[in-house]
Amino acid sequence: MSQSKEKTNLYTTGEIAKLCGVSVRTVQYYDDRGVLIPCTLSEGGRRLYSEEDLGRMRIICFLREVGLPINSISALFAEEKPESIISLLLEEQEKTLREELAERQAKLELLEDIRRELKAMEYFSVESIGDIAYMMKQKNKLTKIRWTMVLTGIPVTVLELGAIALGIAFGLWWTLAIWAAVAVPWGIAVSKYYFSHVGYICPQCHTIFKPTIKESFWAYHTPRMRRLICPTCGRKGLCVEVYYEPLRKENEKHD
Amino acid sequence: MSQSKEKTNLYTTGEIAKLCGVSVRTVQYYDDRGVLIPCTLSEGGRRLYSEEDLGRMRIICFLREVGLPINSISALFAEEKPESIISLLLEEQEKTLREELAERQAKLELLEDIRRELKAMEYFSVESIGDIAYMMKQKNKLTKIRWTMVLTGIPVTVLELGAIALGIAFGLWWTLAIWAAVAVPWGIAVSKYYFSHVGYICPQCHTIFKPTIKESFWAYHTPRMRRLICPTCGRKGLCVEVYYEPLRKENEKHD
DNA sequence: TTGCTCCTCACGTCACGTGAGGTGGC
DNA sequence: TTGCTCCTCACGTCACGTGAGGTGGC
Repeated sequence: MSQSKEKTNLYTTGEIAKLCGVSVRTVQYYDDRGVLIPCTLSEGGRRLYSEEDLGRMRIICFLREVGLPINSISALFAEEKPESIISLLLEEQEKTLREELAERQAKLELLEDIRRELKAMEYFSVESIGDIAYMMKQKNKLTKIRWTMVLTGIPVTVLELGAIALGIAFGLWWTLAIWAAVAVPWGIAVSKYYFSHVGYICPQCHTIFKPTIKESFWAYHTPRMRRLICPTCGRKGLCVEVYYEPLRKENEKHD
Repeated sequence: MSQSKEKTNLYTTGEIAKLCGVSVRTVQYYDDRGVLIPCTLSEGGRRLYSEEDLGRMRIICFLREVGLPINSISALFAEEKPESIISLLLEEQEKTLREELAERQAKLELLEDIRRELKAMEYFSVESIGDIAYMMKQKNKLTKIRWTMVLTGIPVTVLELGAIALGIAFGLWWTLAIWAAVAVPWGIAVSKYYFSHVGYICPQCHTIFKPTIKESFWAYHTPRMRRLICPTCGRKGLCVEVYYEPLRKENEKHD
């Protein structure tokens, strides 16, 4: 954009740089890349820019501020009808920026999860990061298994409530016996299923192990952890529960 | 993280890569950078990784996922007490990510402003980008000037309302004469001030010009534009109003 | 003549991707 | 023996920053 009062004087590299808030090197680089070639050179080979060049530089700097790559800017100026593609370029750039935003956002959330987990640990080492990584990755699977348990539990609970209701209302307490006949095998089956799909991470030696069902069943636990003895290092203490697939054949490759 | 059932077998580069979801080249690169050096080499010079190496690789990959640079990861492992600096590293990384987010956000907003302005233009060229850039940069200054006008107008308006009130209540209509005696010079002063601080961008030749006050004052206008004749190219039409400093001496440098 | 500006190489950045040309291992 | 994997260079990426060593221009 020229200022109407200005004469058609020439600018040096440094002047252009200062006027546009960039380094001299940047101005030189734009010449190398061919986006902004000075209209003249001095006798000594110094770059001289016209008013028009300054306007173009201002446009380039503005487009660079929104993150448009130099190639795109060059392409824009190279076009006979720049107006036709400018909207497309800007639209693409907007998409790119949104993707980059989403990416950082995801990283940030992951980072916050890690920091939260680390804070929650009574003691941790670098290997704990590996444990956390494993936990995060298998989190969905674990949640799924827990939901499966809850859902299969619903009919059993309904049966129980029905039996109690019949007992209270009509004294038909034998219905509770039916409930028990269903509930006990269900409980055993569900426990087997559950414990065959989970493992525990030892916070000391960082191995994942599968205790026996008996051991698991009676151990003190919270929703996320269980007090167990690690078979590898012998440590007894709270271990985080994670999804861990049923044992496979020895020679089978894990993906 | 090792799996307790696994024997201490060795992994090849490709296996490590597959298990961690990265390329072979990445595994090799981590060796070059010294973050993950294979525990042994085969007779033929191929990299062989232990179970422990795999665990370390998993940690590295997880930390890379949150964007930690390899230098930081190296530093982390090099520390005798990694736990002491891990929280700091993660905190720093969180800051970095937040900064990057803010940066993209700013670019995105700028981009949306450009696209909105371009859409609003009845016809545009590449140079219109320069006009928009100028508008955006001077937007704050223009807003400030407009507010200044509004604020100095308040006492005048109060005076007017007071005069009218006195006129209605007590028939003291001469107070309106006092108001007029203040309001007219105020209007002239304010107009002068205002028009000396704004300019208009010609959408055809992209120069900024300052019309005479008389010309400006009576021209058709909207809150953002005014119908004027460009002194450079002679075009008559709506021109966007922008902040434009009062004329300075010819030899004075503009920053 | 003295500062200051500007010039041209040319390397460095960051985490790999992508060949090229050659070999190990089942 | 044949595929397949893996090896080591080594260049390319992106927009400059940062010297080095030399010169133009007031």
